[in-house]
Amino acid sequence: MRSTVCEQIGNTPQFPNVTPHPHTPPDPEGTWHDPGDVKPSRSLLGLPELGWPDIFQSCSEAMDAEDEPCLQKAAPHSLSPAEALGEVVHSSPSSSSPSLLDGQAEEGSLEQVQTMVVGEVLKDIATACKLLNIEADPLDWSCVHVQKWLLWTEHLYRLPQSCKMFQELTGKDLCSMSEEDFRQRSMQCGDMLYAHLDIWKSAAGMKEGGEGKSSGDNAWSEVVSHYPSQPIHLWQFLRELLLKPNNYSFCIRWINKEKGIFKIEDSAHVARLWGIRKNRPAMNYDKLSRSIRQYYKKGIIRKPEVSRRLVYQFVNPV
DNA sequence: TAACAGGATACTT
DNA sequence: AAGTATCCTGTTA
Repeated sequence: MRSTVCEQIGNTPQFPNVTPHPHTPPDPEGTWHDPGDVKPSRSLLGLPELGWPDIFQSCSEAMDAEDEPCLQKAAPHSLSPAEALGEVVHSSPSSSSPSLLDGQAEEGSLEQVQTMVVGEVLKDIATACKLLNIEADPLDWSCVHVQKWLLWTEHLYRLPQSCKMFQELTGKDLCSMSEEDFRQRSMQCGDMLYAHLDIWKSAAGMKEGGEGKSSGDNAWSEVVSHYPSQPIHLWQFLRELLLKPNNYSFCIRWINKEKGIFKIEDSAHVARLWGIRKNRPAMNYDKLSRSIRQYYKKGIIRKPEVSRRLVYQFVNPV
């Protein structure tokens, strides 16, 4: 039979602290149907170790570096973006302004900050949607989507693992749960998960209600424009990463953009991103590179004239 | 030792 | 059938 998911993930050389789990049952499909089975242990640092060693963390760090700082900065016990988003989405104009004494200028700049925050939150949601390949509206989530979202959120906020407590739940189920329901399923972080889900619900709500107004609408159109990418091709995915140098240049970057020559700086990381995108937990660079090589014959990607390790070239650069 | 090349086959859409 | 995903043997830097 085949090797287990954990063996394969454990084989990636980048995470010496992540020990493979010999007792993990084999996963013939290699699909991500039950993240809870994949890696139940926790590291010495107290960080949860799941099926995706530290992809989420390094991803969000990368996002944090440039244009998507909002979610990262919102530590579990500090001001959460839900509040800022909630302000804009739920409250009426008359009640949202705390001070009636500070003239228009104060109010104006406060609003500016709020819309900025909303924009950042929506961008983060869009990025997460793209990375996880899920809808932005929690109501549309299947059980698998719910698990993906949980994994993502737990890694983002360094929360202990509680996916198992939310198995068999669809997005609709999740949305209909109260904060108390969340706490019952997860004593430690149910409230955090509830609050975070509330952000997503609010963001989705902005689409229907006209509450989002100007900036919200712009941000939302950016969100929706991102996720109708169902069957994505590997070459498209690579190009997507290359077009977001702020986020991904540490793992893949152009050597010569005009000629379409690029270098994979962190093969294991790119492979894991691809695995997340395609819902293939056992993806690695060996298999990803095999798929790239299939492009040689098709004339989509090739090796540059002077062949170098981890350097490829799009045959038709944009 | 990791990257590379490509054949064979299974799987998903 | 197209596009991988997986597995494999052998080669190269």
